[in-house]
Order: sequence, then structure tokens, then C-alpha cells
Amino acid sequence: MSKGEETRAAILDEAVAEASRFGLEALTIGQLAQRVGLSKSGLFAHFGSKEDLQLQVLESAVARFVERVVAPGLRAARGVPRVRSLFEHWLAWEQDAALLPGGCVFITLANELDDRPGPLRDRLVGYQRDWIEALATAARIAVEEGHFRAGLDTAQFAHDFYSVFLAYHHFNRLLREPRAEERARRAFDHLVAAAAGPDVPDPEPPAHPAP
Amino acid sequence: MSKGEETRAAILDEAVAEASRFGLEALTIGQLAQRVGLSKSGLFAHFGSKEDLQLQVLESAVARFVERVVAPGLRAARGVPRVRSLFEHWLAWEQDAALLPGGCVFITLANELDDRPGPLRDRLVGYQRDWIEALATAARIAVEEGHFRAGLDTAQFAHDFYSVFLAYHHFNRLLREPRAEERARRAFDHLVAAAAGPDVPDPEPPAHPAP
DNA sequence: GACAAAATAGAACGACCGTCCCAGACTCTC
DNA sequence: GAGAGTCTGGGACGGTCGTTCTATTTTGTC
Repeated sequence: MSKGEETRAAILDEAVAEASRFGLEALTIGQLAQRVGLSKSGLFAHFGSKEDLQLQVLESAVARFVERVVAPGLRAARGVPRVRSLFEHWLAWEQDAALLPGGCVFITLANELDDRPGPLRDRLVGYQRDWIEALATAARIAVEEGHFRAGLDTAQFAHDFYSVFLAYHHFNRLLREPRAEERARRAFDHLVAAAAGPDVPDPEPPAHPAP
Repeated sequence: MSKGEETRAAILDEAVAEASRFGLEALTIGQLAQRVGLSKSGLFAHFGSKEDLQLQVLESAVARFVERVVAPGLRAARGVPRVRSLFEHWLAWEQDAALLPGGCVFITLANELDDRPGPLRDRLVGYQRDWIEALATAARIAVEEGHFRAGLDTAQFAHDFYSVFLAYHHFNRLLREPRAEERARRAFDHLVAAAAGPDVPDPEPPAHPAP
């Protein structure tokens, strides 16, 4: 790795960490340069523009996520072990304070970009869809393996899976709730148990109407 | 209402809408002034500082939330009707594009402020705790009414309730998933059904260990 | 070790930010 | 309708932002 690539990687590492706390818009060339010990223009020379920097930060975060969560998660045995492994590695990712002092950077970016059209948002959405699809696929394989019941709505399972993680992020990072992880694990266990057990018939119009 | 109070209210309405999309930091005096048809200094005179403006925006949003969600939600009959009513009004709040073009402003602020210590964060956390406690209380009353099973972990119920909403926000606003509401309602119905039904014993260490 | 290429620093730019001061316009009350 | 008090606009301030240009240092190769 040449000198230039080395510093570029160091910049992106620092930028990803920063983005996990404050997002991509709050990234400033000057502050980032100071953190990595460069001059403003010295850092800027590595990127054509701020938007290019932001895009590279996103790509870098995705590469890390694949390396730290997706790949090891998929290495577990097909079925429920893999579903659980994905959850465990995702939790570890969220908790890696050295890499992501603000927790999962994609949740931060999701909230920052959800009302900001542009290439950044488009890419993030694409990656998010891929990840949710991967969760649904893991559930589908669990059905094939007989761990989950036949006919399980795997897209709903992926939705509920993601839901547990979003709540963990919220309760852990905003509310600093000590029992956040415990609550998330309980919710996840119930989710897995419900997917394994028999289908619950869709409730007819609620017994207690809500005005 | 005097002229001053009137324009101050107009400013705050516009600011809450803006904050629901981009947060409190992205609010700028100049752009806000332009939107409400004031000069920069004319608007600024209503607030001693930007932080004061941000605080008033938060307070204004809370007042609206109480008026639009909490109060009408609590008006429903004790028990499951009230739990469902809170959910319905919360959904309507999230979907009110005129008031909150970026969806629930508190979710946006939660993600913006979760790593930014200060009075803004402190207040938001306080309000969030109140709201989650209100959800838990509604669940506790449903237990008393015999709608939910005795021994239900109402704090976990509130957590899972919030979890459904966070997922709705994510799938609806970032991914623009057309079935987001349907998924959220299904998750919520299952949550209510599970709280009404018999307790599921905490699963022993998973049958399929995850490496 | 010389030399081209790559990497970094320094200084300056226009734009916009929050904030302040002050004068003029408007509102409301008697 | 006059006058005190409230509200608003214009202009300027120092600061920071992204960006550009140019010079200087450092790197990698023969």
C-alpha cells in the first residue's frame, strides 16, 4: 500500500467513526484534517469534493460491515444458527466503540439521508435493501431446514428482525438504558420462537375496538 | 395573541416541520427567515440565540405531540382499546405530512442528539422516557382490565411497541416501502396478541448453537 | 543519489453562518 | 390620534465552510 493509499485509509477510518456519531453532513474537512494530522488542503487533495469524500466514507463503511458482520455471520450453519449468528455479529458491530463510537453508522445515515435525495441516499437505500434481503434469505433457508415453520412470511421476519435492532440502537444510544441489550435479546428470542412455532392466525378485527 | 406571539408561533411551526426532515442543527436562521417571510435579524429578535430557538422548537413539538397523540390516545377506554388508540394516533402523527414532512420529529431528533450531550439532549431523553412510561402504563392497565395476561412484562411491551414504530419509520421513510404500514400493523397485532395470550417460557439456550 | 511523480502545506477566495447594533415601522392603549 | 412600547429590517462583525492555486516536501524508481 502506497503512502497515499495509507493516509486515505486512515482518513476514511476516522471519517467513518465520526459519521457514526454525527452523520456525513457534519463531517468537515478542517476538523477531519486536524484529527488525522493533516492540513486542510492536504486532506482535500485525496478527494475531489466533499460529496466524493462522503461517498467513499459510505463505501468504506459497507466494506467494513461485510467484513465484520455479513461474512462471518454467513459462515454459521444454515438455518437458525445462521440467523442467530447474523444477529450476534450485528450486535458486536453496534457495540464496537473503537470502530463506531456512535453505534451502527447505517442507522445514523438512514436517519440523516431519509429526506435528502441524491446519490448518497440512493446508495444507502440499495445497501439497506441488500441487507434486509440477506436477512429474509437466512430466514427462508431456516424454513428449508425445518427450523422455521413452512409458510413463514420471511419478509415480515426480516422486518421484525430489523425492528429489534432499531429498538436496541434507540434504547441503548439515546436513552442509555442499561437493560437495552437484555430487552433486545428477549425480543429477538421471541421472534425466533414465534417463527419456529405454529402460525398465529391473523387476528380478526380487534375484540376491543379503538375509537 | 399579540402580533409578536403570532409570528413566533408561525416561525416555530415552520421550524418543527423543517426539523422533522433535517434536525435541529441544520436549521439556519437565514433560511428559516426566508420561509416565513422575515429578515434574518427580525426572526432572530424572537430568540436570544440559536440554542434557545432549538429548545423552543423541541418544546413546541412536544406540545403538539401531547395535543395530537397523547391526549386523544388516552381518551380511549382503559385496556387494549387505549393501547391500540395510542398506536393509531402515533401513526397518524407520523403520517401528517403538513405538520411533519419528515415524519415523527422525535425520531429524527433522537438520532441527531444521541451523541450530542447538552440541554437539548437531556430534555429529549426526559420526554422520551415519559412517553415510553405512558406506553408501559397503558399496558399495565390492560393487565388490570384482564385484556393482557397477568405477569406481563409491561416495560418489555413498551419496548416492543416502540420497536414496531421505529421500524415503520425506517421502512417508510428511508426505503419508501409501500407495505411498511401493513408490516407495522401486522407486527403490532402480533405484539398485542402475544401479550393477551399465555406467556411463552423463556427459551433455554438455543437448540442450534451459533458460533 | 538524481529525478520524475506523488503527497502535503500555505494562503487566499467567496459564501454562508450566528450574532449584534441601531434606526425605522408598526401595534396597541389611553 | 398621539405616544410608548413592540416588532422588524438593514448592515456589519468575526468565524468557518468548501474549494482552488501554487509552492514545497516527500516518496518511489533507475
